[in-house]
Amino acid sequence: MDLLAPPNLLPSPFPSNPKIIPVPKVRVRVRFSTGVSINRLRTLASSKTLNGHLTLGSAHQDPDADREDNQRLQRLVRNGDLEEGLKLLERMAFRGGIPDIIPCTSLIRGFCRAGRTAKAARVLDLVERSGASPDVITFNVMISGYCKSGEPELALRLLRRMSVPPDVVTYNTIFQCLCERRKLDKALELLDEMLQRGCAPDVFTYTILIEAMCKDSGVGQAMKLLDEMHAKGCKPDVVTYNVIINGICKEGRLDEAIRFLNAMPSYGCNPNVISHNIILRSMCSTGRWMDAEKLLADMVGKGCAPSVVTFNILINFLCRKGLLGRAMDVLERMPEHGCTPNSLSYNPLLHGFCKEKKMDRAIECLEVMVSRGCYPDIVTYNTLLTALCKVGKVDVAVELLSQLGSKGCNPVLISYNTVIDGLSKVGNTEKAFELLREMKTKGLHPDIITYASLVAGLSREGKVREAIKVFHEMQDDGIRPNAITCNSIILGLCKARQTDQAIDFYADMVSLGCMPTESTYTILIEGLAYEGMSEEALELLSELCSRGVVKKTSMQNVKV
DNA sequence: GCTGCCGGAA
Repeated sequence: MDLLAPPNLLPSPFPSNPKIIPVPKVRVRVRFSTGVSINRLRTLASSKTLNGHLTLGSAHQDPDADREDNQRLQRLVRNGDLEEGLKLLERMAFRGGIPDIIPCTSLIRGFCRAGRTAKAARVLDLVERSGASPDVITFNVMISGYCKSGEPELALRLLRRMSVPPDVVTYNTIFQCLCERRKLDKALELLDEMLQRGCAPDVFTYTILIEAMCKDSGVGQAMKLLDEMHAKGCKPDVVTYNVIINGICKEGRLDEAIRFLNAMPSYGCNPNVISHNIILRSMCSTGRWMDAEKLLADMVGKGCAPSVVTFNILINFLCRKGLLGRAMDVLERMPEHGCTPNSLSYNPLLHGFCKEKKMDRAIECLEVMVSRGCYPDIVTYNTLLTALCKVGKVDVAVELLSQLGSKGCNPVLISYNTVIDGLSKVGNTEKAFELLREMKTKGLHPDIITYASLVAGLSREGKVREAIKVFHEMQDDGIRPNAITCNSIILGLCKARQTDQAIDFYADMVSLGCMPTESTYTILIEGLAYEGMSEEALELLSELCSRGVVKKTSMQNVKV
């Protein structure tokens, strides 16, 4: 019995008095090969095999205590009391109890859903050590958790060390994760491995891969996968075909997509509402209104009921075209088709009114949606915030922003960016910085847009030094500057008649790998002219024009 | 216990 020797080297993970000594944070893994756990060893220890050489502290089996603890564990997990569940599991493992795998899997799922994958992994570890046997669902839940929290490498590592064979769901979860991260090549390698291990891909597998193939290599390549799918005896379903229709549309071949849609029944698969919605969206975005309306009629005629999304697609594009009246008509006709408008139905209308600066109509729209029981969401509020700032009611926007939390809708990055930009534009950078601090305390990380607004605001107020300071803070925050931000500073320096420094900054900008834009040059030319260096300005202008960096027309308003 | 595919907004 090689694997059991030498027993005296095995550290006991169980202290002799569990009541006093806490569970050690780091335990030596006592696993010799897959499936040999501490409890297995314990069982062996109590049998003749080991002749009593192995002592595992006070640990011994206690089925009654296990039953009781498992029932408690199940209750805790059901009540969502994850931390208490974990504590109980630790105590159980400690006294050598064997937990039920079902509540443990739920506990893992709970931690994963909360984004606490490290805790979930701790649960899995305890389960494996205790001698309970995690099944494929347990591993799939953990792998899915890793994938959702953006840890595909941990998912792959777990796949490699699973003590039960992975199934098609295991692989599909990882395929999805890899494809989302544009690692199609890795996914295809894994497909080979999957086939070699004798695990048969299913319709999910191929649909995931076909979708990624459409995005990465085009529909042409994806069609080859569809052929392979057929060859493997796996029948595509409506989702598979929808993915392909979407791919064809994205490549701008709408008519071909329509032919594909019409051919679907001959492939033994009827298109569903999503198939139609994909085509409808494509028709709308290419301005084919007549076709879109005809398709809606076709759907209804074919007995394919339109969904809220169908109407929302129409409303969205009507609003973009400024046809708010027609959009309202569509909205009002939704109930006839058994559809209740949601926030995505109202938001484009609200946005349309805001864009036309018809704030009263926008507010009216908001009131209608609320009176019909449709709660405004963060997009609704962001739309209003944008509009308020635009019409100069920044103070009202600030007030609304501060009330969002109490309206059950927490502000997001865009909400803060909108108001910070509004404040910066009216010269109230002080309040803007206050909001910057506030958003940070809420765990929202400012992005390039946040900083661009602040830098531009300071520059405009003539506080170029402060603007440059913020510019550096932004870089310390790990955010790469963009041309817009640099241009604001260059403009600020030029206005302060510090054109030489503006030129230095321009050089820094280039060395930072930030590509100057046409504005960068027009600002510099204007700056030179402003400082009375008309000749240099004209020289630079003609140089840049001959290089094609600056168009003559864009300098017409510049007084040189 | 029950994991993994498609369509809509600022």
